[in-house]
Amino acid sequence: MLSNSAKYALKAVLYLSLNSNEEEKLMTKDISEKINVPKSYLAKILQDLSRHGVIASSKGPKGGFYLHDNNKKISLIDIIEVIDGKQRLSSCILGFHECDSENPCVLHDIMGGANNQFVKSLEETTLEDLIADLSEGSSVFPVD
Amino acid sequence: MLSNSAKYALKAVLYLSLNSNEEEKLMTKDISEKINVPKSYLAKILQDLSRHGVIASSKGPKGGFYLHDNNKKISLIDIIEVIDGKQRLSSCILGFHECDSENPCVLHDIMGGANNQFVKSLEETTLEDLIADLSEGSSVFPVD
DNA sequence: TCTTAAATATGATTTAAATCATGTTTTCAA
DNA sequence: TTGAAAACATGATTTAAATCATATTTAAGA
Ligand code: FES
Ligand code: FES
Repeated sequence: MLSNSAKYALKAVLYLSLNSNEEEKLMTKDISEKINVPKSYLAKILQDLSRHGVIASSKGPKGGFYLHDNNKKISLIDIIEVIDGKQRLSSCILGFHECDSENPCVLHDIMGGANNQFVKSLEETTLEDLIADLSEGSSVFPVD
Repeated sequence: MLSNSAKYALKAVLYLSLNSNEEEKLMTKDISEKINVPKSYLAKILQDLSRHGVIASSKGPKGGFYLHDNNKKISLIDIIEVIDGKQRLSSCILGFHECDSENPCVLHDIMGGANNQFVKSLEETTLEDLIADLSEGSSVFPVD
């Protein structure tokens, strides 16, 4: 469904959204230790996200990764698509085409359209929304 | 979510349930062509399923794979677990532990518990149920 | 200006999944 | 009783994802 890389990206961006801003940037090393993802692997992912404008970065001493406020208005699907592309998420669970309620495979009903539903939620949910959930304590941010 | 192998297994067993019985066994080659899965890869999967009693087989000329009636009463999860094991399906989408509504990760709500729901459906749905769906024409059996 | 700390770019290595290949055993039928 | 047709068992190869490593660029600060 989601690649490992995409999961890592979500965790990293979420961590950034909670712990960084223009004045307090974070280095790859710090993030990787906190969210428990191999450092140089995460580096590659962060650079990808940065190149696509999903997160911000600056080089040199005192540099690092951080989020602008408008970065927090981004929806989750945008993070995922940078890493996994558009195809992966919307494909049928039996993998024969795009998941499509008009032309459901034999497992589609069992999924209860969960596939489509999930994608829709990813489109509609922003980082800010998640942050709100977390501060309400209604969910937990996993690091392991 | 599901491995490729598990998808192949589902397709193959479903194909068997529609096209085989004690008198009409099917060879790997025939199945693989019909459901569009590499022959020797599928062979390995079918042998796995057979060894675990999910499907039946007989060797030699006129041999092949087939399903007994009671094989059709098996639930989908049993097919999947032979191939993927028990862990994979029930793990959190962020992959940090078992998906658990009592201890939801930050994406769990967005999933709408779809993870758990899906597993539950797989436990409750038998091959016979799928066959019924297909004959009603309410869903389609994908081969590509 | 020079050193150093950071991201960036690029490519190599490792690992696991998917796929291929081939010899062995069983059983049918002539 | 024997040849061929099938599953069965095992291992090799390929491929893609995950991971590691390292040289380059940029910018802060002494
Ligand atoms: S069409 Fe297969 S899961 Fe939707
Ligand atoms: S706990 Fe993460 S998806 Fe359920």
